[in-house]
Parts: sequence; C-alpha cells; structure tokens
Amino acid sequence: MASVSLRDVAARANVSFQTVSKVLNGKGAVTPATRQRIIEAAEEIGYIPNALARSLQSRSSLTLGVITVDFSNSTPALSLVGIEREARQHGLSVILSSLEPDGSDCVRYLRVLMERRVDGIIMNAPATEEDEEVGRLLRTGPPAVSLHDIAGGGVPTVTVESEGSAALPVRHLLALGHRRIATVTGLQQRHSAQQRTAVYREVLTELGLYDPLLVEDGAWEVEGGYAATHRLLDRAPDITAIYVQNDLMAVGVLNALHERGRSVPDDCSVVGCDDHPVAARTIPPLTTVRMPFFDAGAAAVRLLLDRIASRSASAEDVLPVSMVYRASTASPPAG
Amino acid sequence: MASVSLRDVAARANVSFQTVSKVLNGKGAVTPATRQRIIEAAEEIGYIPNALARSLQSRSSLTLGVITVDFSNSTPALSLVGIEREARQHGLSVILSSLEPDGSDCVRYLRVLMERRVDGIIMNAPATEEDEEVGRLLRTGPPAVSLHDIAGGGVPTVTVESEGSAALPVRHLLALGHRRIATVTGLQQRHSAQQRTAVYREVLTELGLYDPLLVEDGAWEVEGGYAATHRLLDRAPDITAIYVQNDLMAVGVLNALHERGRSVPDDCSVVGCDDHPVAARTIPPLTTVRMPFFDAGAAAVRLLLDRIASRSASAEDVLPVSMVYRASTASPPAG
DNA sequence: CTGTTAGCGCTTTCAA
DNA sequence: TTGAAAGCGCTAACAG
Repeated sequence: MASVSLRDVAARANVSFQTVSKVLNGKGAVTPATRQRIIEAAEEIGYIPNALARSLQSRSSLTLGVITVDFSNSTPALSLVGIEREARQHGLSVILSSLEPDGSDCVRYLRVLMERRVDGIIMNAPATEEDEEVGRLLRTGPPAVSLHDIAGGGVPTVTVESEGSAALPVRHLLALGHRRIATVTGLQQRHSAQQRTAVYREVLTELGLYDPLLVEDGAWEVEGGYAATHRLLDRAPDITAIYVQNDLMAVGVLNALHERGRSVPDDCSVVGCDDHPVAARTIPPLTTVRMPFFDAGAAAVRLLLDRIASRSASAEDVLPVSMVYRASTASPPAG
Repeated sequence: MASVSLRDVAARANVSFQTVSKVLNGKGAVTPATRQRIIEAAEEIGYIPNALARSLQSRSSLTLGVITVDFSNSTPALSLVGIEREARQHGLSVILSSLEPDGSDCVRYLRVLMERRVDGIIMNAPATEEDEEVGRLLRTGPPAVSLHDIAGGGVPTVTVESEGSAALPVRHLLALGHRRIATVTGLQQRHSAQQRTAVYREVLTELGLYDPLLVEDGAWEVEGGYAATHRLLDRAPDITAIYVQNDLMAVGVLNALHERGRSVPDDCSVVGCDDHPVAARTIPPLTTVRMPFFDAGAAAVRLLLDRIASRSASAEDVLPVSMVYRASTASPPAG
C-alpha cells in the first residue's frame, strides 16, 4: 500500500511526470519507445492512479450519491440494485447512505455527498417527501432525480404508477363479483400508500361499495398484515376479498385467513402488490401487481445522467404496472 | 452549485484562506472577532468544503469500499445494511460495488476502490472465494475484512457459523424421531453450502442414515426449492423431513409438499435457514435457524476499523446461530 | 494571532 | 515529442 505517484514512475522511466500522465491517459503523442518504457515502469512499481487528485483537477468525481430508506426490505433493495447496476455500466461509483426511519438525518447526508462532490444524487427516501429543506437542497445542489415526490417539486422523478397499483387489483376483484372488499394498507404517512388507499376508496365509492370499516393498517410488514386481517375479520366477517398493499403483508394475511379457517380463494380472495419472489409459491400462489422497482432505479440513473450532461428540464417518468394472475383470487362464495 | 472555495470565504472576510481553514476546522487560536467574521462569510456565500481536496492532503478518504454479491436477496442485503449502518455511525462513507454472478469483475472493482483510496474494504462476494488474484490484492491492498473465505487466507473474516446451521436442524429432526431426512441445498459452488451439506452427511452417516438420493439442489431460490422437492418426492416418497438450506427455498418446498398432498408437519417436517421475515407466517410457520447476517456486517466493519487503526493480526470471528422453533416440525407419522 | 511557504497527485496549456 | 509552469482546494509548519 505504498504511495506510488506519477513522479515515481517518471523517475524510473527517466521522463517528466507530465509525460507519464499523457501516456497513462492515452493522450498526446509519445514515442513508442518511451511509451513502452513508461508502461513498464508503472507496472514494475505497481502504480495506481489517485482518483482523488484526478477528480480535484477534473472537477468530476465520477460518483453518484444515493440516499435511501432502509433496504432490508426487498422493495427498496431492488431499486438500489437497479441504481447500482446502471451506474456501474456507465463507469460511475455509488456512495450509499441509508437513513433512519424518520429520515431526520437526510440533510446531513446530503451535505456529505455535496462535500464529496458527487456528480449527481438519487433519492429513494419517502420519509423525506414532506421535508422542505431536503427539497431546497435538491433543487440547488448537484443534479438529482428522485423515486418519490420531493417537497416543493422541481426535481425530476421516476415513479412506479401508484394509481394502477390500486385500481388494477380492485377492479379485478370487482370483475370477479366481489362486493365486500377490504384493504390492508402500508404506512399511511407515505404518499404512495395514501394514493393507493385513495384510489381504492374512489373506485369503491363510485359503486356505493366503500366502507371505512374495511380499511386496516399493516405498516408494510408481515406481522402487520397478519394482525390487520384478524382485526378485519373480527369487525366485518362478511368480507370476501382483501387487497393487500404489498406482498410481504399478504403473507401475514394468508396466514391469518388460514388460522381463521377461511380457505383462499374459496372463502376469501387475496391480491398482493410487488410480485415479490415468494408470491409465486405462497399457499395458494398470490395474485399480485408487478411493480418494476428495479427498472425504476435504472431509469432514474439514466435520467440523472441526461440531466448531468445537459441540465435539461424537469421530468416525471411513471412506469406502468401489470397484474399477475395466480391462484389466490376467484369469485366470491355463492350465497 | 457554485465552486466556492476557502479563498472566496477568505476574500469576503479579509483574511488569508489558511486562517479560514483553521477556523472551519476548529484548530489553532483565532480572535473571536475574526472567527465570527469568517463563519458569517462562509455562511453567506454558502461554502461547502471539498472533501476531495481534503482527502488528497490528509491521505485519508474516510471511505469504505464494499464489494458484494447481488443483493436482491435478503441475505446479502442484510449484511450490507449492517455494514452501511456501522460505517455511518463511525462517520465513514460507503462505496458500493456489486458483482456479476460469476464474480469475474471483482478484480476490476477492487482496483477502482484502490484508485479511490478507500481506507478499507469489506468483501461479501462468495463467488470469488477461489480467486487467487482477489486474494492477492486483498492481502497487499488496503486493510480488508471478508464475510467469507478468501483464497490463500491472510484476510480476517467474520462469518456466520455454518456447521451449526446444518447440525442444529438435522439434530432437531433426529431428536423428533425422523430417519429419512432429505436436504435441499444451496449452490454447491459456495463453501457455505458445501459445508452445510457436508455436516448433514456426516451427522447422518454416523447413524447409518445417510442416503445420497435424499440430496437435491435448489440453487438458493424459491423455484429451485419447489422443483427440488418434487424430484425428491418422486424418487423417495418415504422421506419424513426436509432440511432446506434457506428460507426462500423453503417457501417453494412448502408449496410443493402442499401440491403433493403432504401435510406439514404431520406427513413431513420442514426446517429452513435464515429466519427471513416471511418464515414467521408461512403455512405453517417455519422452524428455522436464525443467522445473524446483519450483525456479521456490522462486526466486519468494527474489525476493519481496528485493523485500520493498528494493522493488527488476522482474525476469524464466527458468529453463533440458533434455532427458532415454529410449527413446521413434529415427530414423523406413526408406522 | 495571522499570513507565508510548501506541498498532496494530478491535468492542462504552452514553450522548447 | 517532451518538459516546464500553473493551478485544482486543501492542510500543516513555521515565521512574522
């Protein structure tokens, strides 16, 4: 772990360090002989360029900063994988910062990224959607793209269509003949969950089928889905279908229904959301909405690169979702 | 996004830029008056220090490089979360690089990390366990800690006990009275899967119960577990228990058993591994081995920091695992 | 207390 | 074709 610099290579090859720079960057014209000598010298003493110094000079760090919600869950993890892969393919490194659940440390990490002179920032931290200070920094700092709303707008977003992610499953259940359709929601502080719940309400209200008693919070987690279902069943035993706002909660929902002796889909249908890998093999396999989170991450990076290249205008890219039909939905029981 | 430097602040405060440096870093003694003036000036023109320049000078980037296998799956994601959180708590940024499935790009990314002068490297890329070149770089480059074996050794590791992760579940099944115990394995190229399979074989061989026909590969994935179970059942309908090397595959295993009309645990017991969140609510809830992957990531960072501080000797930290008993295991059917 | 002198390792004109 | 000069933004000695 020596500190071999251009100068060391230069000394060994009997040239100036500027010439070494040219050779190692393939710039300028150099005699094949010296070029060869330089390359060998670099090789021999194990020269490794210093990206810090290079960035200082070139005013470009070839780095993207990513600020993300905790990615223990597969949804944000998928977006992160998409971001990382796309960045890598463009030769960019990724500096990763994940936040506390309340997003209170976001401003601090934005600052760290700015100090490190990242070329751009990708946000995936729904907990900060209402944070004005975050919005301000994102508008005035380096180019940024977000996977969710930013307070005050002005930041391009790439999102997964949330209207469809609620409308599709609810309509599917309606088409099957269900009338008592409950929903297990994600954290209602999040815009995406609010929107899904709103669409659920609108669609059912239009048909005179909306009942606030059929809405329960599952907080995005397996146990939340489990507990919410027991509460729903206690309160409204006549429900024949449940729209669950993510697949993880749906696992808990299926378990609770099983415990209560309700067969799925014969006694009660269940639709999830995400198309998590386990959804294909729950018992029964889960009808769900496929959400292109991976693609959203990759698309965000591409959009960010466009912005970096040409300070182009704001954009709002919305990726479409689609239904995946499996065995957890059917017509309601006769009677 | 201007490029405000120390000089700009200095000009505005009518001092030399070196004095500004002192003030902003809380070093040296400065008159409260000028200090105040400098701080205000910095504030007014929105000065943001340049970490690149600082690192160039201080020869420390306050950055950790992480090289990880694709973390779409929750196991590596958990370790990554642990790494990131621990690093953050120590004021270090994390540069994230994920690899192709075969790990062929590892050497390239190691080099990128070295060019960026990271202060240390955390490896979580089992695909490179046999790669001699990776081992060499890790031994000669910046301090490194790995979550798996490194070819040639010499790199401290923090691992999750793999012997116990196989011995515990198999012994549990034996204690329940099972004699025909199958296993669905992870990718056999990985040391961790090889070790689990070896322990499974040893424990059963000792009792004269080992049968190579009862071993099937599930490749770590839901569908792999599903398909492996069907193959097992076709070949050896008399099995009464399955040790599945991760919970994701176990979801597929439960589904396949359900399809074949085998009730769990009455007709067949199932033990998983990982204690993935869904394991608590599969049908039936899964008996499994809790693997402290999050802790392993965090511990690796702490070990790395020790090494950075004091080039201390190699170490091999092994974190213990523990059984989580749920409803998927019972005594074999009578008869 | 404050400013000057010296680099950290690199890229980029511009002369020779 | 090569090298010298200049500077990216910063920190660290040391002198004033």
